Amino acid sequence: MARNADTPAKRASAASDSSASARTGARDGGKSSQAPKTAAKAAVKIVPKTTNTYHHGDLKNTLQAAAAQLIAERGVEGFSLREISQAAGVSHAAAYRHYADKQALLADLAEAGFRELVAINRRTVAATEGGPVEQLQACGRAYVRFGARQPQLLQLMFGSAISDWQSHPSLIDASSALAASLADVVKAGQESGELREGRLEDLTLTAWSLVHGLALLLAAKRIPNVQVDASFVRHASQRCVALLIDGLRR
Amino acid sequence: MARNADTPAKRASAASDSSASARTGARDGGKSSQAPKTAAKAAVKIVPKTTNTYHHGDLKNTLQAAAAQLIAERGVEGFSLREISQAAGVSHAAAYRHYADKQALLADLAEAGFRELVAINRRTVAATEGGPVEQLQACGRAYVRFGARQPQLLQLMFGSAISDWQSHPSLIDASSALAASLADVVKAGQESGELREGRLEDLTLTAWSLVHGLALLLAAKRIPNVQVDASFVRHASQRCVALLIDGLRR
DNA sequence: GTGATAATGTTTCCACTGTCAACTTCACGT
DNA sequence: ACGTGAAGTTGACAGTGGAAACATTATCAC
Repeated sequence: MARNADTPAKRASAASDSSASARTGARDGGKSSQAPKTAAKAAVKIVPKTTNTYHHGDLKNTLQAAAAQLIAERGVEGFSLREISQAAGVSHAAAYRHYADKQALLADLAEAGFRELVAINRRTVAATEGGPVEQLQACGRAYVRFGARQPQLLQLMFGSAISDWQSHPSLIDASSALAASLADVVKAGQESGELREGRLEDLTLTAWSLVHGLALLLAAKRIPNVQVDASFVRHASQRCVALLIDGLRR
Repeated sequence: MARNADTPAKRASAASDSSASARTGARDGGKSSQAPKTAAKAAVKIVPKTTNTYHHGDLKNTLQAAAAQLIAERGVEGFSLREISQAAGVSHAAAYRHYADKQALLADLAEAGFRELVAINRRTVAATEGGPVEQLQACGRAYVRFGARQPQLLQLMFGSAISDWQSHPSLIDASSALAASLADVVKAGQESGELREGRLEDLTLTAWSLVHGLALLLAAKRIPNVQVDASFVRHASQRCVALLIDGLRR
């Protein structure tokens, strides 16, 4: 925590007396000494604070990125609005200009996660040669891999951190879009005649449950005597999905 | 506020004098001194306070029950130590005589959940006539039903609310016991020759993933266009488990 | 250009939380 | 009888999410 001792800077009050002069004049290098090194190793997006102006310019995206990073590191429970505000170089109440409350920020992140999963699904289908069954397999493995790579995000999306979904309609949309995206893949398999008949929702729910459960068990690290590395993820998802396909085949 | 400076004796000696209420509360008339309304509508277990003595007598269990109830109602996020302390008719710091911190209480609840699931498993196996396959089916359905009945508890057990599992060894024990219990059922199926061969851990993980995923999808209410009632739970688990067995059969 | 105005940030406050330290009460073994 | 330690209380403290009032700026009519 000794790292970012970035002075909140009171940029406003610092120039309170000599207001007029500070505006357009060449902003000496002295002030820029507080170069936020948070952005140095971010590798995520743009956590930095662009300039030293009173208005941040891109605060919403910055908050989003900072929150995503913090959640990925320490989980949903271990982050606070105040901390990410400070990381963004902004006062602790600034976030309320962009999000109604903390839940809204979490909902935003979760929604992005759902949309990313949908995109992964689409890409996987498009990139997989072979029939619908191969596509279904690939999608299942991609789902598990997503969860293994971003366990905390998965917990946010399917956990109870967001208490009131009803008040975040676009989040519900994104979640439903994921379900629909999964159903599409199963549907293609049914239509090609390779998967058994039956209500599409039922088969989809089964397939979803399997990969979802595996992903969450991996994310929660609740499988005893196993260290979850990339190789294990690959093999476990492979085997589980293979079994699933066995059951789903006509 | 006249003479509240002293008020050393509250619970025991306050029977006669009605003063001495804390400066904070003061909104409810009865105050928690003698008639805790906590047990009024509990319907769960024993939230009451036995006597009016200074020492509660059974505080740990009372806290446990109160916390379990509160979590079942409002989820893991929405409960505080202070609230359950008040519900137990005890001051806000009393819990620290029985739990190192909030996490320890959560861990205790989660552990109880794991042990209950193991017990359910055992009972289900014992009560199910027919072969190991029927037992496996029954266990799978029982797992899903458990999750549907206590969604918040399931989230606690598999979510990220408990941050540091390493410091709660008995919790790890209980979690491992659940995994072992599941493996036992699968193993019986393999030994009877009804299930396919292969590494026991792999088959178990697949079966576990399926029922776990279904249970969590139900608990999180993330299945679109579906109202999760008992009938849906029954049918969905039936179908999913049937598909699983199809895949697991030799 | 010059203002009005809405958008964005900052301070300051509040209620509440988890946790600690010091104190009080009481049960129980000697 | 008594003193010791366990169980409970009070009162602090820092940190949290959030609201209100204020400050600064961008934007756009004029």
